[in-house]
Amino acid sequence: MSSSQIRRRPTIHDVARAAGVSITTVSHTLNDKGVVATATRQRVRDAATELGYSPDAIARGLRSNRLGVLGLVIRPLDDLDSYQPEGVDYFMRFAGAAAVEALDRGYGLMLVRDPSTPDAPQIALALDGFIIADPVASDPVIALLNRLGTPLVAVGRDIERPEFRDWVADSHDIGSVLSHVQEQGAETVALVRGTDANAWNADNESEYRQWARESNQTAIVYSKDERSGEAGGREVAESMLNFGGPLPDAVYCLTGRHAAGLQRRLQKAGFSVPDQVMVVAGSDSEQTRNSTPPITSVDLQPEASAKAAVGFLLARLEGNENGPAPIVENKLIVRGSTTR
Amino acid sequence: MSSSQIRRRPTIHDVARAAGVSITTVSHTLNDKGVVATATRQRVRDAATELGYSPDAIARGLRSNRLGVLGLVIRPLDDLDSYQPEGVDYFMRFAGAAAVEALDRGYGLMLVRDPSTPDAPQIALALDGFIIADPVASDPVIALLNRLGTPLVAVGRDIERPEFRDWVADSHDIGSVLSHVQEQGAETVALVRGTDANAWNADNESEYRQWARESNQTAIVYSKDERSGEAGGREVAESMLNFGGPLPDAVYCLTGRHAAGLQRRLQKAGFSVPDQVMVVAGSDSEQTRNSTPPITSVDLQPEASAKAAVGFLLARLEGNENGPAPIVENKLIVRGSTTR
DNA sequence: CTAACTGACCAAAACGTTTTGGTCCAACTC
DNA sequence: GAGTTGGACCAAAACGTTTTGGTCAGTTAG
Repeated sequence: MSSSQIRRRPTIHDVARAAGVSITTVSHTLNDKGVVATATRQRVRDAATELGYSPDAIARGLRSNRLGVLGLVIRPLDDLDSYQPEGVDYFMRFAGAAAVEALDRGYGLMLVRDPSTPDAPQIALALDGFIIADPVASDPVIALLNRLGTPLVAVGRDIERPEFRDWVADSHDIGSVLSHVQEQGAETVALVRGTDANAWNADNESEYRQWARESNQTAIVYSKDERSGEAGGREVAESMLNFGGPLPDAVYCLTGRHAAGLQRRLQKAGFSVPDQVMVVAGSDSEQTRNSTPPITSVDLQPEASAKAAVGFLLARLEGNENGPAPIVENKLIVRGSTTR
Repeated sequence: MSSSQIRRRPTIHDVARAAGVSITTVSHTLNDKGVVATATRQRVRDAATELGYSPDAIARGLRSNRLGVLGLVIRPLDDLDSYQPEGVDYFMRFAGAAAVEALDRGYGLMLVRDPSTPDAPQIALALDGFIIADPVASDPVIALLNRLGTPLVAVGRDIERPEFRDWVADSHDIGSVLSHVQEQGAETVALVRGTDANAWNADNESEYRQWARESNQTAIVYSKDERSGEAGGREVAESMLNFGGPLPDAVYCLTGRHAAGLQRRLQKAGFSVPDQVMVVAGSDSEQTRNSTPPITSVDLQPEASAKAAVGFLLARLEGNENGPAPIVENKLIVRGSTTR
């Protein structure tokens, strides 16, 4: 206990001395690089384990420009002034799964905020690669990283950057949602989208409009700020009620919180779900699972997306440029809000 | 666009050349270290911004043994089998809040797995400090880090390591829970605890028993495996019903999932909550928020704990050894399950 | 007038690796 | 037997900083 309390980690020099070779030989042995005689190799290995040597990641990073850490930028979280993820479990699940997957593949994962801002930690620029979840239009983070030559992979596309291809897509077949409610007897379906300028909103709206055209429906689209949460859903419901005409047979809200608020408000106005109006959410969350009745939702499978994004990025980092961008299959979870 | 696509980041040498000084002077200027003439200082600053220079965190880390990154080890997550994120949002919120707080203070935060295992990323050993959330008894991670001399801070104590003091506590004043239900008219209160041998269960039980003694109640304690979830709560409710005697006026379940299952079962048996029996949870969660009626719970404030842990660790890192371990005040969130 | 100090600056060492460009010797090739 | 090959190893450079230990004027103290 009293002996040199702060004991230096053994370095490659210590191993070299112990094995009676040069540090070059140690490095080559441990990295399977050069040609080293089998006996020597063994001697070095023994010395290394004996001393409890493990290479210093920083020194290695300096020399070989490879830190072993990935950066994760969750774009919607850059905006939130007060970080209140309560009920927004998509990103937390994504981050957790990404961290675990990175760890399983021998990398660390660092959550960083927009590294293009000056107060971002310096280390961000030294990371091996980045995952950008839900990039905004013409995302400056993508621009910065491209300029630096840092490999990156997005989850969801940058709608203003069509030439950028390295993004993990989800199957987002709104078709399965719409055909499900049709099967259950709904004819007119309204869409409630968010206001962020991202692919999620844009693509869902355009696919919805196409579906409406094809099935001879009038498209009904409401836009409401994602951050408004359940209150926002309530307000949309009130617009629908005030509109005077008949309610649509089903309402498809892209966020779970809008869906929950909207459903509750419609019920309060005397409409029964799912008999008079069905409700579907485009993103499963705490609110959809726990509403009464529980709300049918699309499970975006954050764990699968995270895994795919990490794998895709690492493939790039480790040289196999060839892999195509992965597509994660969404899954429709049918619940009481749409089953008559 | 066609010009040298991969352009090297400017180094301290480039700045020195541009300003016509030595790299020493640049370093001193940028770190406010040595004595540099005001004019020179300005010239260096200008050159640095002109070139868009920012120091390489890795090189700096190598030289000064300070990476600017904190490690976060969430112990329950090391055990992947029991990693059930759905409905367990405490740790994800904790991790997110810790990352944001670290970023706000100029550090990065890396989520790592048990760094004492051989497959952990090397970089883990180079981090500046660690936060260990919910250490296990005699935690080997704490042992390893202490051996390496790496500063660390825990959230929750290591029950087998009484001499270890650097942990963030929560106020866990079960008293406020009990006096709240008393104010609402409850006289007899039962406790439902978990079976894990940790401080959380042990401390709550002993405080509950003391309260029972002081208010002349018979202590009623049920133990149920934490992992049994809502089903476990249901089973506890059934034991209560089968017992034959009158139900307690209130039931305090330490986990939110037990509380939700128990409440639902009691309601199904015809008891009204809160009029005939109140339900309280010791840990707020998705289930407590979304039960009908919503269940009064103790909010463990993961955001506040994370902030406290980061602050505590940084105080240690930056030299002010003096600070006492912080205590995070829990907050009782009163909901329908206890308001008559 | 000399010694000591101070302000302004710099060259070089150090941090712990990986990689480059060797040397040396034994074993082949012609 | 001269030339070539290749196995086994190593010294030194390089990565981009921070820090140490200077030098060199100019100024002040004795």
